[in-house]
Amino acid sequence: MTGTETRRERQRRELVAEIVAIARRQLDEGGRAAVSWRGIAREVGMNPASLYTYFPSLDDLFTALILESYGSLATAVRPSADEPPHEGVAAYCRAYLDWALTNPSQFNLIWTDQLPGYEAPPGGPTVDAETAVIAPLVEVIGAALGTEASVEQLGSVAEETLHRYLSVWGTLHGLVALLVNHHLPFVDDPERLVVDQVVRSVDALRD
Amino acid sequence: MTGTETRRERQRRELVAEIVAIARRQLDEGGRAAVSWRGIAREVGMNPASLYTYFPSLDDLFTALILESYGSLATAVRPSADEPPHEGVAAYCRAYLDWALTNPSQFNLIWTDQLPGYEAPPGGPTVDAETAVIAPLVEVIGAALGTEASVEQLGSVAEETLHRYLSVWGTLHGLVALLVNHHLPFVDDPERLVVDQVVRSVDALRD
DNA sequence: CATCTTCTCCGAACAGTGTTCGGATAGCAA
DNA sequence: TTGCTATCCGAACACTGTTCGGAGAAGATG
Repeated sequence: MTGTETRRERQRRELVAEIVAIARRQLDEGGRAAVSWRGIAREVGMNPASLYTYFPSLDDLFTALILESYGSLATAVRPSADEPPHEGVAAYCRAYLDWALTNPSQFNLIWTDQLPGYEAPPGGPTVDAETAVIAPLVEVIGAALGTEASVEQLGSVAEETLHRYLSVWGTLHGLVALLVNHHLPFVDDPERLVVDQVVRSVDALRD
Repeated sequence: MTGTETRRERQRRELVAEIVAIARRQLDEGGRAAVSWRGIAREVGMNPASLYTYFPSLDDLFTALILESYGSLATAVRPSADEPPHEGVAAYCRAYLDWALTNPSQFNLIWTDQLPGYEAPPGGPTVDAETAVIAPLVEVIGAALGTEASVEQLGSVAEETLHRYLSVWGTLHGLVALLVNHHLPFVDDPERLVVDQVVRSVDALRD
């Protein structure tokens, strides 16, 4: 019986979800600085000290927020089954860009370090979450090139091949990052810029 | 006579420079959260309230910091006269990457928005500072293609041409951003990754 | 049922932050 | 020397994250 859940366990699970949801809304509305321990406590109607029952510190709440954002992005870029395979790269680019423009604070939270010198633990959950975001991209690139690539194979492939796949991701990520952070205000059609140029960079991978 | 500078003016200029220098060191050592108004006041041996004589608020100190970082990067990527012209793109990539890896906090401060919804004023100094960083890149790309491009011409050129130049910047910026923020820990030689792939993306611009 | 343990929650407190205000003092121009 | 202004300080305000001790409820054990 896995369905046996005591009353306290259910309330705990619901409250944790509510705390994360409030924090995510605060993040979306006012950036990282707007996520406040005491502000969350006020919204859930509890004493600030009581929140330590659910998260050891504010940083732990942020890691939960990071993991949730990774999952949200991974879901957004997951290819739909009814999509034409040769449109895979373009579809991935559109999903990546749209998610970033819709959730700019989460985008920067995921990809930009806040503490200098911090490195994610090698076996940690953030690397898995990041892999879930990148794996679909590797597959659609492989499909576009007709080579059936997967993210696991990429670990034992020639360095040049790895670098070429990374350059595609770099092009996509770089353009999206510049767009999200308002460094290309003169671009009229961001989607066309990103899709066309990334598709072109994939085509350039053929020898 | 422009050299006439009263004693107060000199002290003010020196103190402003000292404040910015301390803030930059705090930023480099502990990230944005480590830049503290009261901490600066302690270091210069003054009351926190006295600093408001020199900066209206902490945000204004950060804009000064941003402008200084832009200038530092612009100086780093400025091509040296004795460099072979056909190596221009590679040299720019190396400078961009080295500066970013040496000053990760400043890199993220410049390129990543901290407040959602904030947009730089159109005629503001940050756009000029950003232009000073990008102009050399446009020139070395033009030199590599043999078309003598400049950043002023880029405003009135075909959209497709503009997008192709932006894709080069996007590739460079994206790879560097991923490297700076520890998202490519498995890459052995970051410099080769960045230089080779960006040079390849420039070569792919030829029809 | 009663007992015992663990979880939950609170109030108070501590150290820290950015910022404002009133007043004292020094530099500078008239 | 007389004014004006820039500078600087101390005190205060409204916040922040975090720790601690205690009170009470929930769950498990007898």
